[in-house]
Amino acid sequence: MESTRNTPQRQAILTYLEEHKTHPTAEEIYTSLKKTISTISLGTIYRNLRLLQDKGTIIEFVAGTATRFDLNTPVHHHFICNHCDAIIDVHEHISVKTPRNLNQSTITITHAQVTYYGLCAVCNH
Amino acid sequence: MESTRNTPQRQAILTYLEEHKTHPTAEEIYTSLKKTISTISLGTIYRNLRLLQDKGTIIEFVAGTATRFDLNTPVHHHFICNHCDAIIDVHEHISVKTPRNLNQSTITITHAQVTYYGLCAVCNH
DNA sequence: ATTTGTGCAAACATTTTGCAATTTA
DNA sequence: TAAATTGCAAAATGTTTGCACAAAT
Repeated sequence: MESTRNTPQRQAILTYLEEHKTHPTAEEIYTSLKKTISTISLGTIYRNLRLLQDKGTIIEFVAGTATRFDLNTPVHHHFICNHCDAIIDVHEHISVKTPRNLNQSTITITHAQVTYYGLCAVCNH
Repeated sequence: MESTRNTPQRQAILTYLEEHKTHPTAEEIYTSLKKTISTISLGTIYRNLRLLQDKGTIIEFVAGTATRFDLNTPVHHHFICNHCDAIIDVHEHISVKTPRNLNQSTITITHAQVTYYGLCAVCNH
């Protein structure tokens, strides 16, 4: 792949992620976009999500059992509710020390990602 | 399910996880156990892995594309190689502050899990 | 024109499940 | 002997891919 094009489908996926900070699944994106682009296919969703990932535009992560997608805003963290899998973004900078067993010249750490677990406001009763 | 039993299959899975700290996949466990328990089925592996998870005996996590399992030793962290998906355990205690947007009386944080990303010694050339 | 991207359907990989038979407590 | 568990096979899920056609550069 030499260059990439900006197709309506690809643009729609990006716009969707910009307007929905809910970390949607591929299926959720598909269902929603199908309302306006009725011919869009799930294969196209997956292909574009992968392409956008490879470009670094979006990130993929796993919460509970589902694979979810998010715009790749600079490194951020997540809170995941143990009970309902709700996700809350953490954009605050979290510093984590390098543990002794990774502190070797042969290992390069590019970044660290923190996932907090607990009960969200709704489930915390 | 009222009580749980200790079947040879279930015990073998646990023993396998105790003796192999390699975070195996369900398939890897299956392939290995089949050598000694030739009739064991993949369904049984999955059923037991889920049961052991529900009991809190083991944990499941995703590294790269594969779902992996590990004995639930007290909270620990992982290093995942961006290139080969190798996993290194971090048992050292890592303290992480509570970010402002989660610091509410309505949210309970039970624990935080850090995943380091980078290049392992083998891929770091 | 050439390359990239799409829709569709089939293929795949992984995980779950129904059921009859078996095992454990 | 009653409930839990197994093996097997089929089904369900989630994701990828081949191909012919369409769109963009």
